[in-house]
Amino acid sequence: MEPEILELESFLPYRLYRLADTVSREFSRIYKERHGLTRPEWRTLSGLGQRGTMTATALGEQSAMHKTKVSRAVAELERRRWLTRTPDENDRRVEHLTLTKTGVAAYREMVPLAKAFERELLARLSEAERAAIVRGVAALEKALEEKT
Amino acid sequence: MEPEILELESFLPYRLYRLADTVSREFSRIYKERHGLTRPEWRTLSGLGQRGTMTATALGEQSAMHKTKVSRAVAELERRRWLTRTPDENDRRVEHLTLTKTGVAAYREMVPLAKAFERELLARLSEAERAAIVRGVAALEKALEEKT
DNA sequence: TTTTGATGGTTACAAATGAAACCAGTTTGG
DNA sequence: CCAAACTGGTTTCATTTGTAACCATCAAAA
Repeated sequence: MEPEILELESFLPYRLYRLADTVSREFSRIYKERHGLTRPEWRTLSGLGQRGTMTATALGEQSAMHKTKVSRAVAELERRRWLTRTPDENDRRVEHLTLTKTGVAAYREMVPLAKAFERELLARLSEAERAAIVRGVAALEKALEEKT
Repeated sequence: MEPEILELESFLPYRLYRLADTVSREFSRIYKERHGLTRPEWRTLSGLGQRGTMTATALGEQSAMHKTKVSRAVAELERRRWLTRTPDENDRRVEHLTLTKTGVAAYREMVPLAKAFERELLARLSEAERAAIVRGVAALEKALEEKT
């Protein structure tokens, strides 16, 4: 019997990673060129735009970022005056983060671009393929959550 | 009408990235703990194990790595004496890379672990879900290739 | 030829990242 | 009440990464 070989091109972890990397890299062009944002900064903007006000910890949970990434992204957005920090009344360790007018404006500008990007990506698939990717991703997400 | 909001948790680029990141991180434990390899090093090992002999450029293409990553991974595997370089006869810029006995041994040891990882991941999905993820990923890959 | 432009691969430098130490404040148990 | 353990968040340091410049060689064109 022949020695075992792994075909990298068919190996799911590799394919997933490459796919995500390609998509993410292409999408990042939008917020990079437009506003010079990094991915953690974009996610922070996006999280706050979506939810209004959040703490750093909540941001990290929502957007799957390590707390150091959050900390740095928040610091940068604060430097740009895209967000402000408000100390929590009860717990002085906590800060509530909110977008400023400028931050909201940037968010509002980004949303349609993000949606268009996703739409155009999915438009290249058939209806059945779109259903497949959505279903498959959801299933894997669920499988990974449960694993712990 | 309400201002447009983007739900990050449903945004495909984000979901893909997070999924790939989680899977890849979990899988990386295997080659990291086992041999202290980085991802580029693992991919290099995997590429050479699969194909026998390759040039650095070919490796980069097969495994979607930037040439600096390849260069560094190759240097490290060479340092460990897991691979050797053979200059090309006709083109002296080119080097052909081949795993040594030690390299092959490490590869042979990794393959079943990699396959088991993939199998166990997919085992948590139903048959239909497995088909969906495979089909969806393939469709997106194709869509992205064509885009250029 | 000689020049010009690609190509395989490495290196240098700056930016992004992760792990762990850290600080301040808060909770818990004795 | 106080020490120990924990939590939100920041900083430090080492490692990884990407970009661009670079060296050597090769191919094409003048």
